[in-house]
Amino acid sequence: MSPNIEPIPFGACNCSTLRKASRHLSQLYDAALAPSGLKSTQAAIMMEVERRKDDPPTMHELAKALVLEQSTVGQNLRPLERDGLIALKQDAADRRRRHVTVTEAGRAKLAMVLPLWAGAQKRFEDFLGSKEAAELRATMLKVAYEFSPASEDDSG
Amino acid sequence: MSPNIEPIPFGACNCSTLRKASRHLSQLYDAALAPSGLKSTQAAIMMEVERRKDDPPTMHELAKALVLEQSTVGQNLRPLERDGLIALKQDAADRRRRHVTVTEAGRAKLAMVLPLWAGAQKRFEDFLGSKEAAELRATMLKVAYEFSPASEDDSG
DNA sequence: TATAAATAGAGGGATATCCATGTTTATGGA
DNA sequence: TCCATAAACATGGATATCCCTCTATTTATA
Repeated sequence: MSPNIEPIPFGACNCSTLRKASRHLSQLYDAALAPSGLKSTQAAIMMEVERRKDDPPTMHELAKALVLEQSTVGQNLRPLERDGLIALKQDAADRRRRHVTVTEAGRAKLAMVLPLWAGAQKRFEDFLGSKEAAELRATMLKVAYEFSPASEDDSG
Repeated sequence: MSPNIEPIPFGACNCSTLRKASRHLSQLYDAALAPSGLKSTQAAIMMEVERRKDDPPTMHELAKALVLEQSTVGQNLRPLERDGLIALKQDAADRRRRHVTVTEAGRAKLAMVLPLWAGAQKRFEDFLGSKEAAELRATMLKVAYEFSPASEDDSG
């Protein structure tokens, strides 16, 4: 007898559903950015770094901001550094830290990315509606930064 | 002169925001499923296959359902097949096609996954609210299956 | 029937992402 | 000062995911 898996509401899995949408949207944004040579994740990293250029973040800080593991940030920065789009500078006071900055070439690349990104962004909001998109982002940010079940469910 | 990237509403990027939430939620579901040895993506694949056991899907059909590229499905099935959780059977009529099924071992694994998944699902809905979660899934499905900008924006 | 076009998958190569572990550097206490 | 601890990052190994190209097979067409 195989365990008879009853009709399971797995179609209602919040995680799988979110991932499906994330994959699809990423494909479309990636396609839009393709002429620039950057992928959506790379653009997101560089935009975040550029935004903070007055106080260049460490890899750890970048990881927090991007909701990525520190090791993932390290991995993701590699091709960007290899291509000369970002630079890493050791902190003078704390030699463990490395601050990330966008290079001149990186800024030029971002200038190329911007209109492509804006186009994808517009097409998405034409589809979903600007108001709905804003609400969606608010929910996503809440999920990304505020959801941590451990705090309430570690008693047993 | 470096191009001076003006304050860009990139913080409002729908794609990046969705990915952040997707990463975070995936980490939490993965952590919940860890005792089973399956990751959330693997569970999603197996659940979809098991759900369709009366008419086992081909890899192409599976890709459509999961919003994945065909090549990705192939990659993702590999460890599951290696571990004996799913099986691939060539179609008798069309020898190009391969139908995917869950094995006995796979069903046993799913039985182990279910309560773990249900726990993660509950914790998320306790956080966001069941109603809000349902709305979110509806939006995600709409984005995943209905958004395709090419149809309206290929005139130039 | 012979062949062109389309379809299903496989394979290679790249980035994205995690976890677990190791290394270096700082920090705090005896 | 010396050592234990903690923090920041690097490394290795695995899966996830895409794109592009290739092969095998089927279907449509001349």
